[in-house]
Amino acid sequence: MKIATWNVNSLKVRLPQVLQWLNDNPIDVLCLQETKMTDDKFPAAEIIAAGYHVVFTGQKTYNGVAIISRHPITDVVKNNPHFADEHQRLIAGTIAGMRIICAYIPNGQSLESDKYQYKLRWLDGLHHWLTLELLQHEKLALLGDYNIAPEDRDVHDPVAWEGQVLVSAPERAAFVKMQELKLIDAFRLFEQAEKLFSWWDYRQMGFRLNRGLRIDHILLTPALAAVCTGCVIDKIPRKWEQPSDHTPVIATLDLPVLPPLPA
DNA sequence: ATGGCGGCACAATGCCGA
Repeated sequence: MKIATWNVNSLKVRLPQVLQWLNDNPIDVLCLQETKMTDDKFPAAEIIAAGYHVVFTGQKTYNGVAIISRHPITDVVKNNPHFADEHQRLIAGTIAGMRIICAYIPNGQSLESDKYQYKLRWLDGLHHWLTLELLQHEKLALLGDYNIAPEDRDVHDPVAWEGQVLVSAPERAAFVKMQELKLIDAFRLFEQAEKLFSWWDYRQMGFRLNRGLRIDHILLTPALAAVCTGCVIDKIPRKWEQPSDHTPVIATLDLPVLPPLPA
């Protein structure tokens, strides 16, 4: 069982890459962020034709999330029931006995911005909802673009980034607060090389110079962490023509995989 | 100090992302 997250920065542009990547990789569940399209424009038919189930909630220009799955998706929730939000940033579903939550956490823009206050409120609302979801679901995974680099080792140049949005103390505290719910960063369950990131700026050869951040994460409850056998960042799609600025993160879970439903 | 790149829109410049 492999679950993954990828901020695609426009699914309209990146759909061929998503289908190519799913074809190249045995992925059971893929959470997408920044689809940037309303539901009437969502390419559900193409994804279903490729053999997947899909649920989504989107809006024009910004935000938008989706879950693509080889297995049926039930009990779908769009947005946080306990946080009024204009943005489409959250979708959850139950897949193969796991609660899968796909999140596009706000960027925050800068510490002086109203968007930063919104980010912190949004994280508070997420925490509240997570506490309730965790009461009901022993096997839960929160996958997405967190827009938080949890530690200095997740930042290419911690000195240059010190105190900036994505690494500021309040944002990191919100991440720690999720860890205090016993949600475990799958990536850090394993020994990893230095300087592994999931996002690189398009500008100034960010990717080639490996000036990146690790801001896309897969958090697991203890029941899933106990069966997690690996977590990797797949840099390959970042090397493709016209890439997203993010690249996928994949966690492998030693769980029985249901056979796919007949088409 | 600014913009760099890329995607998008009541587009032809301005916004947002991270």
